[in-house]
Amino acid sequence: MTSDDTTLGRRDRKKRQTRAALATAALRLVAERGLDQVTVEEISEAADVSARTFFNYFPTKDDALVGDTEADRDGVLRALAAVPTEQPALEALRRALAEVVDEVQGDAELWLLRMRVVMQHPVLLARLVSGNAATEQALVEAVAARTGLPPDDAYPTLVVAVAGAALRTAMVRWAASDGGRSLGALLDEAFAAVAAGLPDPRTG
Amino acid sequence: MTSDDTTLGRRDRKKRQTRAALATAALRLVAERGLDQVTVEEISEAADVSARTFFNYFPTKDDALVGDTEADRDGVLRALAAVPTEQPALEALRRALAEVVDEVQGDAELWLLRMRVVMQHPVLLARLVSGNAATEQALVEAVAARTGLPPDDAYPTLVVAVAGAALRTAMVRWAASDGGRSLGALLDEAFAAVAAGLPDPRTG
DNA sequence: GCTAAAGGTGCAGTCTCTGCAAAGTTTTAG
DNA sequence: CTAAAACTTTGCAGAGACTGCACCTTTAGC
Repeated sequence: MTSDDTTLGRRDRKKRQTRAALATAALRLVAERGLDQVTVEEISEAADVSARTFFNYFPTKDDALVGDTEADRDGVLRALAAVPTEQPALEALRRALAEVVDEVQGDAELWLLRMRVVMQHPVLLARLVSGNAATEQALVEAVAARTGLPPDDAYPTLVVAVAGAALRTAMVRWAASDGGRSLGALLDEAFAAVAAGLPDPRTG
Repeated sequence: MTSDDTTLGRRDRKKRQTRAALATAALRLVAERGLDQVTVEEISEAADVSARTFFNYFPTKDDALVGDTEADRDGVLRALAAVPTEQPALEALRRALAEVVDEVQGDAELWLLRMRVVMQHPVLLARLVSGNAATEQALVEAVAARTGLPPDDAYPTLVVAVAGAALRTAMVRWAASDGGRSLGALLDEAFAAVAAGLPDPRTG
C-alpha cells in the first residue's frame, strides 16, 4: 500500500478515508448478510455518504469488495524489474509477488474478511483473480522482455498464469487457516511445488 | 447423457434451440457493438423471444456469453474418474481436459467468437474462468480422493488451479491463432512445460 | 478573503433482474 | 380424440444498479 499519510493534503486524506470506509462497510455488511442482501444505499449509509458518491469511488458494488488490484500493479511491476535478469522467470515472479504478500499481511484483518466474502461468492473470486487482466498482461510483457522471447510465445503467458494460480491457492489456504499460517510461506511452498513440476506426492 | 439429440422430445429440443439462439445472438451482437451497447431486449429480439424469456434461460446477460460451463462439468469429472489411479494427478487432469478440448473444437466457430468477445471484456474473462468455481471444487475433491490426500492439503488445490491456468492459456493462444492451431496440441504443450517445472527457456 | 478546481449530492432516467399470474403449448392419460 | 397435467412463454410491476447532469460545498492557492 502506498500509505503516505502526511504528504497528502487534507482533501486526499479524506478521499482515502472515505474509500476505505466504503470498502470496509461493504465487506462487513456482505459478510453478515450476503451479497444480494446488501444494497449500495446501505453501504453508503454505513460510510456516511450518499449513494451517488459511492459510484464516484467504485464503478460497481463488486469493486468495493474486491479492492483495487490496480493499485498494486505498479508495485509488482517495479518489484519484478528489480529482480536481476539472470534469475529464471518463475523465481523472478515469486519475488515480485512478495510485494502482494506484504500488502496482504500488512492489512491482514481486512484481507481475511475480504477473502471470506470473496470465497462465498464465486463471482467475486473471479474478479479478484483475473480481475486485473491489465496487470496480468503487463506481467506477461515484462516476462517476455526479460526472457527475450517474442510476446506471443507460449511461455510468458503460461508462467504468469501459473504464478497467478499459485498466488490464489496460497491466499485461499491462508484464509482457510484464518491467517494463522504465513502467507509468504504458503506462497513459497506453492512455487516450490510448481518449480518441481508438481510431482504426484505419492510417488514424489 | 446430457447431449443426446434424438432421445429428447420436441419440447426439450426446442429449449435447446432457443438457448443456442440466445447465446449466439448475444455473442454476435456483443462482438459487433461491445458489451454495454447491447441490451437483453435486443438479444431476445434477435432470438425471437421476449426479454422475460431470456431470463428464464440465463440468470445474467453475461451468462449467455460465457456459456454453460456447468454442462461440461460432469463430462470432465467422468473423464477424470476413467483415468487409472496409478497415473499422476497432473497427467490425469491433462487427459480429463481432453473432454473440454473436444467440446471446444467441436464447436470451433462458436468458441472462437466467444473467446474474441470474452477477451475483449475482462469481466467476462473472469467469469469464464471462475464459472468453474463449482467445477474446480469438484476436481479438487476428485484429485484429493485419487491421491489419497486430505482434502485440505495444498496439493490438490494447486494442481487443479495450475491445470486451469494451462487450459486458459491454451485457449487464449488457440483463439489468437484463430483456431489455426490444434487446441489439443497447445494444451499438451502447456502441460509439458508445467510438468517440466516451467524451466526458463533461456537456460533450457 | 477570494476564486477556481474538485468532491459531494439530488434527480431523472435507463437497464438488469425477479416474482407473479395469465396465456399458450406440449405431453400424458383416459 | 380429448381433457387434464405439466411446462413454457410472456407481460407487468417493482427493486436495485448505474450514469449524466446540474447544483452546492469544500479546499487549495493566491
